[in-house]
Amino acid sequence: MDKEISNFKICSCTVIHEDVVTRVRETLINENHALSLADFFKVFGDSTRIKIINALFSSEMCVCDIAALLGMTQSAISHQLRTLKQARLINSKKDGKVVYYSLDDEHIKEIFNKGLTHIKE
Amino acid sequence: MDKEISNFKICSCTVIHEDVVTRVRETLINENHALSLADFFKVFGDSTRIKIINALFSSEMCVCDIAALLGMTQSAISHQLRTLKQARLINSKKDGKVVYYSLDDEHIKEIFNKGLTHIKE
DNA sequence: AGAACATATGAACATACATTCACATGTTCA
DNA sequence: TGAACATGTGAATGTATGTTCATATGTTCT
Repeated sequence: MDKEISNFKICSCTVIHEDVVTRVRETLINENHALSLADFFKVFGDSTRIKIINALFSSEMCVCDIAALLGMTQSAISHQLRTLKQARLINSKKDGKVVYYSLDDEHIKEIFNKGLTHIKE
Repeated sequence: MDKEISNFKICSCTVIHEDVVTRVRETLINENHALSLADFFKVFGDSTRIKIINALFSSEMCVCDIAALLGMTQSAISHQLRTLKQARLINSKKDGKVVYYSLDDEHIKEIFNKGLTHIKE
């Protein structure tokens, strides 16, 4: 509602530092990139997926192994692996009935470890 | 239900690689760390917070400035800043009525940029 | 003190999402 | 071919969460 009144009242408050806002706006990430990036980090935002990612640091594994390791159902793990794969965090390779999952790249490990450093400090 | 039957049937499927599971279990992240880490990344998992973090790369800003910059209400921004602060991603400093928010450390920038690299590849 | 204003916050609401359940798919092996 | 089994998946459900709205708090200035 306030938005319609003037350019100087966008929300309930006045823009205090117009020069700063103008300058920052030029370097601001665009909407699509912000959404993609949020979606990417969202994948790390669940403890089950964190454990799966961490487990795959040590070895590639099949769905049953991961389910057993984490004490969860095959279905729950399968759903999460799908999420991880869609975000290109993991790869899969099929061998008969069994599907082996592994980390996509070292990149993921770096992000994981930087997060770990932050929470431990 | 299957869990009660035997150690070899934890979910609906049999553990295929018992040696792998046993070995990986030893290096597995513990429950509390997994939860903390997930909570930490969860904070990056929203496009509004992504934009706020990105904006603070350029300059510290007050709540009104950020609200104006992103075209959102002061209340919505204030709620998100609280989330960011609780996760220790940002700091605040008060100057009269105005509260200035800034990034906590360069660390956050690194994680952000690594994520950006991933989605752009 | 009282008006103006920047910020914080609690409740409500709508939406997103993790897990479960039931079942489908696809492969192996007898 | 049919039984056994690893995996995938859609619907349902409970819970988490982002935004809005109304209002509270705290500071400045007259």
